[in-house]
Amino acid sequence: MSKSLPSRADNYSEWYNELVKRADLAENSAVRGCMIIKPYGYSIWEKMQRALDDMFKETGHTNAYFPLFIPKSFLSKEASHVEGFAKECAVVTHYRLKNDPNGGGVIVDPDAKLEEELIVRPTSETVIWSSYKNWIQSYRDLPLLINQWANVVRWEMRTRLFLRTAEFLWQEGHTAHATKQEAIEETEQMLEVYADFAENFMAMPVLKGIKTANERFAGADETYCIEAMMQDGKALQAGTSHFLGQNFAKAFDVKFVNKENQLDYVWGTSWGVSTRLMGALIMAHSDDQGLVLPPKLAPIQVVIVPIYKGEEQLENIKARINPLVKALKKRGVSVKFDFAENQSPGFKFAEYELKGVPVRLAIGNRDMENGTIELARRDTREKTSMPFEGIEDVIVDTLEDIQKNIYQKAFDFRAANTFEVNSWEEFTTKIENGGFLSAHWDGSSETEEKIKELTKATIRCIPLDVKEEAGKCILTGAPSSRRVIFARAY
RNA sequence: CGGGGUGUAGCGUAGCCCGGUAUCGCGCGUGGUUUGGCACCAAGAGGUCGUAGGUUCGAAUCCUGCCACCCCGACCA
Repeated sequence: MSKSLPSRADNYSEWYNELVKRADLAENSAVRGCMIIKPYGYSIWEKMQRALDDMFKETGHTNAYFPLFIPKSFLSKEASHVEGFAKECAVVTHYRLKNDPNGGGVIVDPDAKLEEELIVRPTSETVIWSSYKNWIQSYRDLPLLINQWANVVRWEMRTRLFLRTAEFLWQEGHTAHATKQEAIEETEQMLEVYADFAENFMAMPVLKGIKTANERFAGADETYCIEAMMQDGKALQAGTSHFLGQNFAKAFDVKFVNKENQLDYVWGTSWGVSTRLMGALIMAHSDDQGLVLPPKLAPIQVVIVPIYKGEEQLENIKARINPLVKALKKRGVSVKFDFAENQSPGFKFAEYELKGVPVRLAIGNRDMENGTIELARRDTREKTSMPFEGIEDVIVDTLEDIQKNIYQKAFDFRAANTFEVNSWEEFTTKIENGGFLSAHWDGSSETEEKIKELTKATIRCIPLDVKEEAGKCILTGAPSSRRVIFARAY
Protein backbone atom coordinates (compact mmCIF):
# COMPACT_ATOMS: atom_id res chain seq x y z
CA MET A 1 0.00 0.00 0.00
CA SER A 2 1.42 3.35 -0.99
CA LYS A 3 1.45 5.81 1.81
CA SER A 4 -0.21 8.80 0.28
CA LEU A 5 -3.70 9.14 -1.07
CA PRO A 6 -4.33 9.92 -4.74
CA SER A 7 -4.85 13.67 -4.93
CA ARG A 8 -8.21 15.26 -5.57
CA ALA A 9 -6.79 17.19 -8.47
CA ASP A 10 -5.38 14.11 -10.19
CA ASN A 11 -8.41 11.89 -9.93
CA TYR A 12 -11.28 12.95 -7.75
CA SER A 13 -13.23 9.73 -7.83
CA GLU A 14 -10.18 7.59 -7.16
CA TRP A 15 -9.35 9.87 -4.26
CA TYR A 16 -12.84 9.33 -2.89
CA ASN A 17 -12.77 5.54 -3.24
CA GLU A 18 -9.33 5.23 -1.71
CA LEU A 19 -10.18 7.56 1.13
CA VAL A 20 -13.28 5.58 2.07
CA LYS A 21 -11.22 2.39 2.23
CA ARG A 22 -8.07 3.76 3.83
CA ALA A 23 -9.93 5.67 6.52
CA ASP A 24 -11.65 2.41 7.37
CA LEU A 25 -15.14 3.69 6.68
CA ALA A 26 -16.42 0.98 4.36
CA GLU A 27 -15.45 -1.67 1.86
CA ASN A 28 -17.03 -3.67 -0.90
CA SER A 29 -18.60 -6.94 0.09
CA ALA A 30 -18.91 -10.35 -1.49
CA VAL A 31 -22.36 -9.25 -2.62
CA ARG A 32 -22.30 -7.12 -5.73
CA GLY A 33 -23.23 -3.53 -5.04
CA CYS A 34 -23.53 -3.98 -1.30
CA MET A 35 -21.07 -2.41 1.10
CA ILE A 36 -19.74 -3.33 4.48
CA ILE A 37 -19.79 -0.32 6.75
CA LYS A 38 -16.80 -0.74 9.02
CA PRO A 39 -16.76 0.23 12.69
CA TYR A 40 -15.21 3.66 12.19
CA GLY A 41 -17.64 4.52 9.41
CA TYR A 42 -20.55 3.16 11.33
CA SER A 43 -19.72 5.20 14.39
CA ILE A 44 -19.98 8.35 12.28
CA TRP A 45 -23.33 7.14 10.96
CA GLU A 46 -24.46 6.51 14.53
CA LYS A 47 -23.64 10.09 15.45
CA MET A 48 -25.67 11.28 12.49
CA GLN A 49 -28.54 9.00 13.47
CA ARG A 50 -28.56 10.23 17.03
CA ALA A 51 -28.64 13.89 16.07
CA LEU A 52 -31.34 13.37 13.46
CA ASP A 53 -33.41 11.13 15.70
CA ASP A 54 -33.37 13.78 18.41
CA MET A 55 -34.57 16.34 15.90
CA PHE A 56 -37.38 14.06 14.72
CA LYS A 57 -38.50 13.47 18.29
CA GLU A 58 -38.40 17.18 19.01
CA THR A 59 -40.75 17.78 16.11
CA GLY A 60 -43.22 15.24 17.45
CA HIS A 61 -42.34 12.06 15.57
CA THR A 62 -42.04 8.55 16.97
CA ASN A 63 -40.20 5.56 15.61
CA ALA A 64 -41.77 2.32 14.43
CA TYR A 65 -40.73 -0.57 12.27
CA PHE A 66 -42.38 -2.05 9.18
CA PRO A 67 -41.44 -5.21 7.28
CA LEU A 68 -38.62 -5.63 4.82
CA PHE A 69 -40.89 -7.44 2.36
CA ILE A 70 -43.69 -5.94 0.36
CA PRO A 71 -46.31 -8.06 -1.41
CA LYS A 72 -45.98 -7.44 -5.11
CA SER A 73 -49.60 -6.33 -5.37
CA PHE A 74 -49.00 -3.45 -2.93
CA LEU A 75 -46.38 -1.89 -5.10
CA SER A 76 -48.62 -1.62 -8.11
CA LYS A 77 -51.39 0.24 -6.31
CA GLU A 78 -49.92 3.64 -6.91
CA ALA A 79 -49.29 3.91 -10.64
CA SER A 80 -46.39 6.34 -10.85
CA HIS A 81 -44.79 4.84 -7.75
CA VAL A 82 -44.45 1.39 -9.27
CA GLU A 83 -43.26 2.89 -12.52
CA GLY A 84 -40.50 4.71 -10.68
CA PHE A 85 -39.20 1.71 -8.77
CA ALA A 86 -40.10 -1.38 -10.82
CA LYS A 87 -36.80 -1.43 -12.70
CA GLU A 88 -34.68 -1.76 -9.60
CA CYS A 89 -36.45 -4.17 -7.29
CA ALA A 90 -35.12 -7.37 -5.76
CA VAL A 91 -37.80 -10.04 -5.76
CA VAL A 92 -38.26 -13.01 -3.44
CA THR A 93 -39.86 -15.91 -5.28
CA HIS A 94 -39.15 -18.94 -3.05
CA TYR A 95 -38.96 -19.68 0.64
CA ARG A 96 -36.85 -22.81 0.80
CA LEU A 97 -33.66 -24.47 -0.41
CA LYS A 98 -32.86 -28.13 -0.66
CA ASN A 99 -29.87 -30.34 -1.32
CA ASP A 100 -29.07 -30.69 -4.97
CA PRO A 101 -29.82 -34.31 -5.94
CA ASN A 102 -26.94 -34.02 -8.43
CA GLY A 103 -24.56 -33.15 -5.65
CA GLY A 104 -24.12 -29.47 -6.49
CA GLY A 105 -24.69 -28.14 -2.98
CA VAL A 106 -28.03 -26.46 -2.33
CA ILE A 107 -30.58 -25.41 -4.90
CA VAL A 108 -33.83 -23.50 -4.75
CA ASP A 109 -36.63 -25.91 -4.04
CA PRO A 110 -39.03 -25.55 -6.98
CA ASP A 111 -41.87 -26.80 -4.78
CA ALA A 112 -41.39 -23.84 -2.47
CA LYS A 113 -42.53 -21.18 -4.87
CA LEU A 114 -44.41 -18.31 -3.28
CA GLU A 115 -47.94 -17.73 -4.49
CA GLU A 116 -47.33 -14.01 -4.47
CA GLU A 117 -43.79 -12.77 -4.87
CA LEU A 118 -42.38 -10.46 -2.23
CA ILE A 119 -40.48 -7.33 -3.10
CA VAL A 120 -37.57 -6.26 -0.95
CA ARG A 121 -38.60 -2.72 -0.09
CA PRO A 122 -37.05 0.01 -2.22
CA THR A 123 -38.98 2.41 0.07
CA SER A 124 -41.87 1.74 2.40
CA GLU A 125 -44.78 3.96 1.38
CA THR A 126 -46.87 1.01 0.26
CA VAL A 127 -46.54 -1.24 3.33
CA ILE A 128 -46.93 1.72 5.60
CA TRP A 129 -50.01 3.13 3.92
CA SER A 130 -51.61 -0.29 3.91
CA SER A 131 -51.27 -0.19 7.71
CA TYR A 132 -52.39 3.41 7.97
CA LYS A 133 -55.69 2.36 6.45
CA ASN A 134 -56.35 0.40 9.65
CA TRP A 135 -54.97 3.02 11.98
CA ILE A 136 -56.87 6.04 10.80
CA GLN A 137 -60.60 6.52 11.10
CA SER A 138 -61.11 9.99 12.50
CA TYR A 139 -59.43 13.38 12.46
CA ARG A 140 -58.66 12.54 16.08
CA ASP A 141 -56.17 9.93 14.82
CA LEU A 142 -54.32 12.65 12.95
CA PRO A 143 -51.70 13.76 12.45
CA LEU A 144 -49.87 10.45 12.42
CA LEU A 145 -46.16 11.19 12.65
CA ILE A 146 -43.96 8.15 12.22
CA ASN A 147 -40.36 7.53 11.31
CA GLN A 148 -38.47 4.33 10.74
CA TRP A 149 -34.77 3.54 10.59
CA ALA A 150 -34.30 0.78 8.09
CA ASN A 151 -32.40 -0.67 5.18
CA VAL A 152 -33.78 -0.58 1.67
CA VAL A 153 -32.70 -2.19 -1.59
CA ARG A 154 -32.54 -0.60 -5.01
CA TRP A 155 -30.84 -2.73 -7.62
CA GLU A 156 -28.57 -0.11 -9.09
CA MET A 157 -26.47 -0.81 -12.16
CA ARG A 158 -23.40 1.03 -11.02
CA THR A 159 -22.62 1.48 -7.38
CA ARG A 160 -20.16 3.51 -5.32
CA LEU A 161 -19.46 3.19 -1.63
CA PHE A 162 -21.97 5.33 0.30
CA LEU A 163 -23.06 7.35 -2.73
CA ARG A 164 -25.00 4.61 -4.43
CA THR A 165 -25.22 1.08 -3.10
CA ALA A 166 -27.73 -1.67 -3.82
CA GLU A 167 -28.63 -1.80 -0.15
CA PHE A 168 -28.45 1.30 1.97
CA LEU A 169 -29.42 2.45 5.43
CA TRP A 170 -31.74 5.36 5.90
CA GLN A 171 -34.61 6.78 7.82
CA GLU A 172 -37.96 7.32 6.21
CA GLY A 173 -40.62 9.46 7.80
CA HIS A 174 -44.22 8.83 6.81
CA THR A 175 -46.91 11.15 8.05
CA ALA A 176 -50.64 11.52 7.53
CA HIS A 177 -52.63 14.72 7.99
CA ALA A 178 -56.17 16.00 7.95
CA THR A 179 -55.52 18.94 5.66
CA LYS A 180 -53.44 19.73 2.64
CA GLN A 181 -52.04 22.78 4.34
CA GLU A 182 -50.85 20.80 7.34
CA ALA A 183 -49.18 18.18 5.13
CA ILE A 184 -47.36 20.86 3.17
CA GLU A 185 -46.22 22.46 6.41
CA GLU A 186 -44.91 19.09 7.57
CA THR A 187 -43.04 18.60 4.29
CA GLU A 188 -41.45 22.01 4.65
CA GLN A 189 -40.69 21.54 8.31
CA MET A 190 -38.76 18.34 7.64
CA LEU A 191 -36.83 19.99 4.86
CA GLU A 192 -35.82 22.61 7.42
CA VAL A 193 -34.77 19.87 9.83
CA TYR A 194 -32.55 18.34 7.15
CA ALA A 195 -31.06 21.68 6.20
CA ASP A 196 -30.42 22.45 9.85
CA PHE A 197 -28.71 19.10 10.33
CA ALA A 198 -26.60 19.46 7.18
CA GLU A 199 -25.42 22.92 8.08
CA ASN A 200 -25.02 22.69 11.83
CA PHE A 201 -23.79 19.13 12.25
CA MET A 202 -22.23 18.27 8.91
CA ALA A 203 -20.97 21.83 8.42
CA MET A 204 -22.19 21.56 4.86
CA PRO A 205 -24.16 24.41 3.32
CA VAL A 206 -27.19 23.29 1.36
CA LEU A 207 -29.55 24.80 -1.11
CA LYS A 208 -33.21 24.28 -0.30
CA GLY A 209 -35.54 23.94 -3.20
CA ILE A 210 -38.23 22.13 -5.13
CA LYS A 211 -37.65 19.48 -7.76
CA THR A 212 -39.00 19.79 -11.27
CA ALA A 213 -41.59 17.24 -12.43
CA ASN A 214 -38.84 15.15 -14.05
CA GLU A 215 -36.91 14.76 -10.85
CA ARG A 216 -39.89 14.36 -8.56
CA PHE A 217 -40.31 11.30 -6.33
CA ALA A 218 -42.49 8.62 -7.91
CA GLY A 219 -45.87 9.12 -6.29
CA ALA A 220 -45.37 12.63 -4.92
CA ASP A 221 -47.14 15.85 -5.85
CA GLU A 222 -44.10 17.87 -4.86
CA THR A 223 -40.56 16.95 -3.92
CA TYR A 224 -38.49 19.30 -1.79
CA CYS A 225 -34.77 18.74 -1.52
CA ILE A 226 -31.52 19.96 -0.12
CA GLU A 227 -28.64 20.08 -2.58
CA ALA A 228 -25.00 20.31 -1.61
CA MET A 229 -21.93 21.06 -3.69
CA MET A 230 -19.01 18.66 -3.54
CA GLN A 231 -15.41 19.73 -3.96
CA ASP A 232 -15.36 18.71 -7.61
CA GLY A 233 -18.24 21.08 -8.29
CA LYS A 234 -20.81 18.35 -8.68
CA ALA A 235 -24.13 18.47 -6.88
CA LEU A 236 -25.28 15.88 -4.40
CA GLN A 237 -28.88 15.53 -3.32
CA ALA A 238 -28.51 15.21 0.42
CA GLY A 239 -32.11 14.80 1.50
CA THR A 240 -35.65 14.85 0.21
CA SER A 241 -39.05 15.64 1.66
CA HIS A 242 -42.15 14.77 -0.34
CA PHE A 243 -45.64 16.15 -0.28
CA LEU A 244 -47.65 13.11 -1.36
CA GLY A 245 -51.00 14.82 -1.71
CA GLN A 246 -53.74 12.23 -1.39
CA ASN A 247 -52.06 9.83 -3.80
CA PHE A 248 -51.23 7.05 -1.35
CA ALA A 249 -54.41 7.61 0.64
CA LYS A 250 -56.37 7.00 -2.54
CA ALA A 251 -54.25 4.03 -3.58
CA PHE A 252 -54.69 2.38 -0.20
CA ASP A 253 -58.11 3.76 0.57
CA VAL A 254 -57.15 5.65 3.69
CA LYS A 255 -60.16 7.80 4.62
CA PHE A 256 -61.06 9.63 7.78
CA VAL A 257 -64.06 11.47 9.17
CA ASN A 258 -63.29 15.15 9.60
CA LYS A 259 -64.71 17.58 12.15
CA GLU A 260 -67.64 18.29 9.87
CA ASN A 261 -68.47 14.57 9.91
CA GLN A 262 -67.52 14.15 6.29
CA LEU A 263 -65.42 11.35 4.84
CA ASP A 264 -62.20 12.45 3.15
CA TYR A 265 -58.85 11.04 2.09
CA VAL A 266 -55.88 11.89 4.31
CA TRP A 267 -52.92 13.92 3.12
CA GLY A 268 -49.47 12.40 3.24
CA THR A 269 -45.78 13.20 3.37
CA SER A 270 -42.60 11.16 3.32
CA TRP A 271 -39.02 12.23 3.83
CA GLY A 272 -35.66 10.56 4.06
CA VAL A 273 -31.94 10.80 4.33
CA SER A 274 -29.57 7.89 3.84
CA THR A 275 -26.02 6.68 4.29
CA ARG A 276 -25.39 8.77 1.23
CA LEU A 277 -24.89 11.58 3.74
CA MET A 278 -21.65 9.80 4.61
CA GLY A 279 -20.52 10.33 1.05
CA ALA A 280 -21.54 13.95 1.24
CA LEU A 281 -19.66 14.44 4.48
CA ILE A 282 -16.50 12.92 3.06
CA MET A 283 -16.58 14.88 -0.18
CA ALA A 284 -17.56 18.18 1.36
CA HIS A 285 -14.52 18.69 3.57
CA SER A 286 -11.78 16.13 3.17
CA ASP A 287 -8.39 16.83 1.63
CA ASP A 288 -5.42 15.00 0.13
CA GLN A 289 -4.28 13.99 3.62
CA GLY A 290 -7.54 12.26 4.38
CA LEU A 291 -10.83 12.87 6.09
CA VAL A 292 -11.75 16.15 7.66
CA LEU A 293 -14.61 15.61 10.04
CA PRO A 294 -16.76 18.25 11.66
CA PRO A 295 -16.21 18.00 15.43
CA LYS A 296 -19.91 17.43 16.05
CA LEU A 297 -19.82 14.18 14.09
CA ALA A 298 -16.28 12.99 14.75
CA PRO A 299 -16.17 9.74 16.74
CA ILE A 300 -12.87 10.88 18.20
CA GLN A 301 -12.64 14.65 18.61
CA VAL A 302 -9.25 14.87 20.23
CA VAL A 303 -6.31 12.50 20.06
CA ILE A 304 -3.28 12.82 22.30
CA VAL A 305 0.01 11.37 21.10
CA PRO A 306 2.89 11.04 23.56
CA ILE A 307 6.48 11.18 22.33
CA TYR A 308 8.85 9.51 24.68
CA LYS A 309 12.00 7.52 25.24
CA GLY A 310 11.62 4.76 27.75
CA GLU A 311 9.09 3.69 30.32
CA GLU A 312 9.85 6.46 32.74
CA GLN A 313 9.14 9.30 30.34
CA LEU A 314 5.90 7.65 29.31
CA GLU A 315 4.84 7.36 32.93
CA ASN A 316 5.55 11.04 33.49
CA ILE A 317 3.51 11.98 30.45
CA LYS A 318 0.65 9.75 31.53
CA ALA A 319 0.63 11.40 34.91
CA ARG A 320 0.20 14.78 33.27
CA ILE A 321 -2.24 13.73 30.55
CA ASN A 322 -4.65 11.50 32.46
CA PRO A 323 -6.27 14.35 34.41
CA LEU A 324 -6.69 16.28 31.15
CA VAL A 325 -8.40 13.30 29.53
CA LYS A 326 -10.72 13.06 32.49
CA ALA A 327 -11.53 16.74 32.43
CA LEU A 328 -12.24 16.71 28.70
CA LYS A 329 -14.52 13.70 28.96
CA LYS A 330 -16.38 15.47 31.72
CA ARG A 331 -17.05 18.29 29.30
CA GLY A 332 -18.42 15.88 26.71
CA VAL A 333 -15.33 15.83 24.50
CA SER A 334 -14.47 12.40 23.11
CA VAL A 335 -10.75 11.98 23.52
CA LYS A 336 -8.30 9.20 22.83
CA PHE A 337 -4.91 9.05 24.52
CA ASP A 338 -2.92 6.83 22.19
CA PHE A 339 0.17 5.61 23.99
CA ALA A 340 0.48 2.41 21.93
CA GLU A 341 4.18 1.56 21.79
CA ASN A 342 4.24 -0.33 18.55
CA GLN A 343 3.69 2.68 16.33
CA SER A 344 5.88 5.70 15.95
CA PRO A 345 4.49 9.18 16.60
CA GLY A 346 4.85 10.03 12.93
CA PHE A 347 2.74 7.06 12.00
CA LYS A 348 0.07 8.10 14.44
CA PHE A 349 0.05 11.67 13.13
CA ALA A 350 -0.59 10.44 9.61
CA GLU A 351 -3.13 7.89 10.76
CA TYR A 352 -5.28 10.34 12.71
CA GLU A 353 -5.11 12.84 9.89
CA LEU A 354 -6.37 10.15 7.54
CA LYS A 355 -9.21 9.52 9.95
CA GLY A 356 -10.11 13.16 10.25
CA VAL A 357 -9.68 13.63 13.99
CA PRO A 358 -10.26 17.38 14.42
CA VAL A 359 -7.69 18.12 17.12
CA ARG A 360 -4.40 16.40 17.81
CA LEU A 361 -2.19 17.05 20.80
CA ALA A 362 1.41 15.93 20.96
CA ILE A 363 3.46 15.98 24.11
CA GLY A 364 7.11 14.98 24.53
CA ASN A 365 10.00 15.46 26.85
CA ARG A 366 10.61 18.99 25.60
CA ASP A 367 7.04 19.95 26.43
CA MET A 368 7.26 18.28 29.80
CA GLU A 369 10.24 20.47 30.67
CA ASN A 370 8.76 23.66 29.23
CA GLY A 371 5.22 23.14 30.47
CA THR A 372 3.86 23.16 26.92
CA ILE A 373 1.91 20.93 24.55
CA GLU A 374 1.57 20.98 20.78
CA LEU A 375 -1.89 21.44 19.33
CA ALA A 376 -2.57 20.61 15.69
CA ARG A 377 -5.89 21.26 14.02
CA ARG A 378 -6.99 19.01 11.19
CA ASP A 379 -8.81 21.60 9.11
CA THR A 380 -5.89 23.97 8.61
CA ARG A 381 -3.12 21.52 9.57
CA GLU A 382 -1.59 24.27 11.73
CA LYS A 383 0.56 23.23 14.63
CA THR A 384 1.03 25.48 17.63
CA SER A 385 3.02 25.03 20.79
CA MET A 386 0.93 26.17 23.76
CA PRO A 387 1.14 26.37 27.51
CA PHE A 388 -0.22 23.17 29.02
CA GLU A 389 -1.97 25.25 31.64
CA GLY A 390 -5.43 26.10 30.37
CA ILE A 391 -5.21 23.83 27.32
CA GLU A 392 -8.59 22.36 28.15
CA ASP A 393 -10.42 25.57 27.29
CA VAL A 394 -8.32 26.05 24.19
CA ILE A 395 -9.33 22.58 22.98
CA VAL A 396 -13.02 23.21 23.50
CA ASP A 397 -12.78 26.56 21.72
CA THR A 398 -10.76 25.05 18.89
CA LEU A 399 -13.36 22.35 18.30
CA GLU A 400 -16.02 25.00 17.97
CA ASP A 401 -13.83 27.02 15.70
CA ILE A 402 -13.14 24.05 13.43
CA GLN A 403 -16.84 23.36 13.13
CA LYS A 404 -17.40 26.97 12.03
CA ASN A 405 -14.34 27.15 9.84
CA ILE A 406 -15.06 24.10 7.72
CA TYR A 407 -18.62 25.30 7.21
CA GLN A 408 -17.33 28.67 6.10
CA LYS A 409 -14.80 27.06 3.80
CA ALA A 410 -17.50 24.95 2.15
CA PHE A 411 -19.75 27.98 1.96
CA ASP A 412 -17.08 30.08 0.27
CA PHE A 413 -16.30 27.28 -2.13
CA ARG A 414 -19.91 27.05 -3.16
CA ALA A 415 -20.17 30.80 -3.55
CA ALA A 416 -17.07 30.82 -5.74
CA ASN A 417 -18.55 28.10 -7.91
CA THR A 418 -22.07 29.41 -8.33
CA PHE A 419 -22.69 31.49 -11.43
CA GLU A 420 -25.53 33.30 -13.06
CA VAL A 421 -25.41 32.48 -16.74
CA ASN A 422 -27.40 34.14 -19.46
CA SER A 423 -26.41 32.53 -22.73
CA TRP A 424 -26.25 29.00 -24.01
CA GLU A 425 -22.59 29.45 -24.88
CA GLU A 426 -21.78 30.59 -21.38
CA PHE A 427 -23.79 27.69 -20.00
CA THR A 428 -22.00 25.00 -21.99
CA THR A 429 -18.57 26.45 -21.24
CA LYS A 430 -19.13 26.92 -17.54
CA ILE A 431 -20.75 23.56 -16.94
CA GLU A 432 -17.51 21.83 -17.91
CA ASN A 433 -15.87 23.14 -14.75
CA GLY A 434 -18.70 22.08 -12.50
CA GLY A 435 -20.52 24.27 -10.05
CA PHE A 436 -24.06 25.53 -9.81
CA LEU A 437 -25.41 27.48 -12.73
CA SER A 438 -28.31 29.77 -12.07
CA ALA A 439 -30.18 30.17 -15.34
CA HIS A 440 -33.56 30.75 -16.88
CA TRP A 441 -35.61 27.79 -18.03
CA ASP A 442 -38.87 27.75 -19.93
CA GLY A 443 -40.50 25.32 -17.52
CA SER A 444 -40.96 22.42 -19.91
CA SER A 445 -39.80 18.87 -19.30
CA GLU A 446 -38.68 18.58 -22.92
CA THR A 447 -36.27 21.47 -22.55
CA GLU A 448 -34.95 20.03 -19.31
CA GLU A 449 -34.37 16.68 -21.03
CA LYS A 450 -32.68 18.33 -23.95
CA ILE A 451 -30.31 20.25 -21.71
CA LYS A 452 -29.47 17.07 -19.87
CA GLU A 453 -28.73 15.30 -23.11
CA LEU A 454 -26.52 18.07 -24.37
CA THR A 455 -24.62 18.89 -21.20
CA LYS A 456 -25.28 16.13 -18.61
CA ALA A 457 -26.54 18.91 -16.35
CA THR A 458 -29.86 18.54 -14.57
CA ILE A 459 -32.02 21.00 -12.77
CA ARG A 460 -31.10 20.40 -9.17
CA CYS A 461 -33.89 22.52 -7.83
CA ILE A 462 -35.96 25.63 -8.01
CA PRO A 463 -34.61 27.39 -4.92
CA LEU A 464 -37.19 28.19 -2.25
CA ASP A 465 -35.89 31.73 -1.99
CA VAL A 466 -35.87 32.32 -5.74
CA LYS A 467 -36.88 35.80 -6.77
CA GLU A 468 -39.20 36.62 -9.63
CA GLU A 469 -37.23 37.87 -12.58
CA ALA A 470 -38.23 38.05 -16.20
CA GLY A 471 -35.82 36.34 -18.56
CA LYS A 472 -35.37 34.00 -21.48
CA CYS A 473 -34.79 30.26 -21.36
CA ILE A 474 -31.13 29.45 -21.73
CA LEU A 475 -31.84 26.91 -24.48
CA THR A 476 -35.07 27.86 -26.22
CA GLY A 477 -35.26 31.59 -25.53
CA ALA A 478 -38.87 31.19 -24.42
CA PRO A 479 -39.99 33.49 -21.60
CA SER A 480 -39.15 32.52 -18.01
CA SER A 481 -40.10 34.17 -14.76
CA ARG A 482 -37.32 32.87 -12.53
CA ARG A 483 -33.95 31.20 -12.48
CA VAL A 484 -33.37 27.58 -11.54
CA ILE A 485 -30.17 25.80 -10.48
CA PHE A 486 -28.44 23.52 -12.95
CA ALA A 487 -25.51 21.24 -12.18
CA ARG A 488 -23.99 17.92 -12.95
CA ALA A 489 -24.90 15.62 -10.15
CA TYR A 490 -23.97 12.41 -8.40
C1' C B 1 -27.96 -4.21 -20.86
C1' G B 2 -24.22 -2.04 -25.04
C1' G B 3 -18.52 -0.73 -25.66
C1' G B 4 -13.55 -1.38 -23.48
C1' G B 5 -10.37 -3.62 -19.73
C1' U B 6 -8.63 -6.69 -15.58
C1' G B 7 -8.41 -11.28 -12.39
C1' U B 8 -1.17 -14.05 -9.59
C1' A B 9 -0.15 -14.27 -0.96
C1' G B 10 -4.35 -9.81 3.26
C1' C B 11 -3.19 -5.43 -0.37
C1' G B 12 -0.48 -3.58 -4.72
C1' U B 13 2.27 -5.99 -8.54
C1' A B 14 6.44 -8.78 -12.17
C1' G B 15 6.20 -12.99 -15.19
C1' C B 16 2.09 -14.24 -20.14
C1' C B 17 3.69 -12.14 -26.57
C1' C B 18 8.55 -16.46 -27.07
C1' G B 19 4.93 -22.87 -22.24
C1' G B 20 9.58 -25.87 -17.90
C1' U B 21 4.86 -25.02 -10.75
C1' A B 22 6.32 -17.84 -9.44
C1' U B 23 9.16 -11.69 -8.81
C1' C B 24 9.22 -7.41 -5.90
C1' G B 25 7.06 -3.89 -2.40
C1' C B 26 3.59 -3.09 1.60
C1' G B 27 1.39 -5.67 5.44
C1' C B 28 1.88 -9.95 9.04
C1' G B 29 4.65 -13.06 13.23
C1' U B 30 9.60 -13.25 16.06
C1' G B 31 14.18 -10.93 18.14
C1' G B 32 16.86 -6.46 18.72
C1' U B 33 17.78 -1.18 18.16
C1' U B 34 14.41 3.15 17.82
C1' U B 35 10.44 7.12 18.76
C1' G B 36 9.13 15.80 17.69
C1' G B 37 5.90 13.52 10.59
C1' C B 38 3.78 7.05 8.34
C1' A B 39 11.47 4.04 11.93
C1' C B 40 15.69 0.46 11.00
C1' C B 41 18.25 -4.36 10.91
C1' A B 42 18.08 -9.71 11.01
C1' A B 43 16.48 -14.31 9.99
C1' G B 44 10.80 -15.97 8.93
C1' A B 45 5.64 -17.51 7.69
C1' G B 46 2.12 -16.90 3.86
C1' G B 47 0.31 -18.85 -3.25
C1' U B 48 -5.41 -24.90 -5.73
C1' C B 49 -1.81 -18.12 -10.43
C1' G B 50 -10.69 -16.23 -10.69
C1' U B 51 -13.25 -20.90 -12.24
C1' A B 52 -14.44 -25.33 -15.39
C1' G B 53 -12.70 -27.83 -19.42
C1' G B 54 -9.24 -28.49 -23.72
C1' U B 55 -4.15 -28.69 -26.25
C1' U B 56 0.72 -30.56 -24.45
C1' C B 57 5.64 -34.98 -21.77
C1' G B 58 4.72 -30.34 -19.10
C1' A B 59 0.05 -24.55 -18.58
C1' A B 60 0.13 -18.50 -14.52
C1' U B 61 1.68 -18.52 -19.80
C1' C B 62 -1.84 -21.20 -25.67
C1' C B 63 -7.50 -22.26 -26.81
C1' U B 64 -12.91 -22.38 -25.24
C1' G B 65 -16.93 -21.65 -21.82
C1' C B 66 -18.40 -19.51 -17.23
C1' C B 67 -17.92 -16.13 -12.98
C1' A B 68 -16.39 -11.69 -10.67
C1' C B 69 -14.62 -6.83 -10.61
C1' C B 70 -13.16 -1.98 -12.86
C1' C B 71 -13.78 2.11 -16.54
C1' C B 72 -17.15 4.58 -20.34
C1' G B 73 -22.60 4.84 -21.69
C1' A B 74 -28.26 4.09 -20.39
C1' C B 75 -30.67 4.17 -14.91
C1' C B 76 -30.39 6.41 -9.97
C1' A B 77 -31.40 8.48 -2.61
